[in-house]
Formats: sequence, C-alpha cells, structure tokens
Amino acid sequence: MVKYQISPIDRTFSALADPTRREVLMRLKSERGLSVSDLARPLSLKLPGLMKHLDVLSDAGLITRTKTGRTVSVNLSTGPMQDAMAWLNQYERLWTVSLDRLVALVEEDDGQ
Amino acid sequence: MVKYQISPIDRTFSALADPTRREVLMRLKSERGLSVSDLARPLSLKLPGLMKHLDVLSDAGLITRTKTGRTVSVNLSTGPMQDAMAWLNQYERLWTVSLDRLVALVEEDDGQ
DNA sequence: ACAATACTTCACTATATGGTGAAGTATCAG
DNA sequence: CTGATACTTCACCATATAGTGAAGTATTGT
Repeated sequence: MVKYQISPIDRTFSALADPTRREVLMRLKSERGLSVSDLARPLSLKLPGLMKHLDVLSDAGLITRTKTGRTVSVNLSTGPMQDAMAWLNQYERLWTVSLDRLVALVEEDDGQ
Repeated sequence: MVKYQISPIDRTFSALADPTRREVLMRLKSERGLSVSDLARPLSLKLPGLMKHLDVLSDAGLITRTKTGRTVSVNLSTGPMQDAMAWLNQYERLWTVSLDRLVALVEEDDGQ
C-alpha cells in the first residue's frame, strides 16, 4: 500500500474523482465533526469500504480525524482544494480569452 | 473500455489526477494544435501509452482531436475545467480567500 | 464482568488503470 | 508501386482500487 513519489496534487484530484468521497466532503461542509458511522449511515457501503475512502481523503490531506473515546470525528481541511483551484486557475485566462474572442466574433458578425 | 454511469465530473477529476495528462494539458495551453507525436516526443512513454491518456482526456471532454491527412491536432476544451472549478468553489467560503472572478460560476449542483 | 458500540484491520475478489511490443490502417513522398 | 510516416488497435501484463465478510481492539453502559 506504500506509494512512492505520487505528488500531493495527484492525490487531491484522485481523491475528488469519486462520488462517494465528494459526498463525504459535501456533508462535512454543512455538518462539521460527523463521526465515521454518521458518515456511513446514508451510504450504500459497509464500514470497511468507507474506511478506505476516509484513508484516501486523509492521505490527500482533505480531512482530519480526531478520536475521542471510541468515536472519531471527521473534519474538512481545505488546503489541498485551494491548490487544486490554483492549478485550474492557470487556465482561467484561456477561457475568458476565448469568451472575449467569441464576443469579438459576434460583434464582427453584427457589422456585416 | 466502455464506462456506464460515470458522471462527467468524475471523469474530469479522474483525468486531472495523472501527471502525464496534466502535462499534456499544460503544453496545449501554450502551444495549440500540437500533433499526437509532438505531444509524445518529450514524454517517456510509447505512443500506445499516450493514446490511452488522450482517450481519457477526450472522454472527459478536456481535449478535441481533429485529423487532417494523417496527422491529428489536439486542442484544449475548457468547459470541464470550469465545472471542476465550480465544484471546488463551493468550498471557497470555508477558506475565506476571495477568488472573486469565479463568483459567477457558483450556481451548480454537485454533478452527481 | 459482560455485552454492546464504534471503529479498525485482515484476507480476499473483481475490475480498472497504465504501461508494453507487435501488427494494422491510412496518407504522403518519390 | 514502394516505403516511410502518423497514428490506431490488439493482446497482454503488473499493479491499484473499491468493495466484501469476518475477526480484532478499544471504550462505554448495565
């Protein structure tokens, strides 16, 4: 299970690529500190399945887990998401530029 | 290789999770319309390997391929990246950094 | 002490992913 | 026509992923 030289951004995008994991993140956004079994309840998988997803999210730095007594409360960590946003943001210029071009094209078309 | 019931956003994040694919996107950002062999040249994999990555990027809607004669030129498609940004942007208020230009994109279901 | 609760780990399975070499299909050059 | 070029598909392999049931470890309730 050891992973050599996989970059943090790989792990982030990879963690976000699964709908179950995104649902976990969504729920944690509205309700902080949910327990592992709280998270499992609405999902159609068993606890060991969820555990693996939580491991992936932890490895990506997207969640933190703190155990108090026998229950674990899970919380969001937004750092990796900011990094992912930053990566995608490199392309922002590209789609605003193409939008500008589209506008220019439409205006040109109007003139004819 | 047919994938049933995988949502577009899954495919987008999944496509972005690989460093080779991100490098392809980066190169296409600066140089548009590169050919398949242009893209392959600096990479340490064989053409069939690159073909699979290009298939993944196409399936995710991140690139388009147009064949003229025997060469294929590849171009970026930014729509899915905007959707990924929109998804991540739901968390923006949690980290309280204003990425003001994205405000218009917030209107989005989670893509499930 | 004993049992229930809340995870956690283990062993296993099925499928997906990322790579290869070899062979196939057009297209272009001479 | 012949051969080179530019992909494309095929068959195969190793590893990773996502799930399961069963068993294990603390912690809490009676």
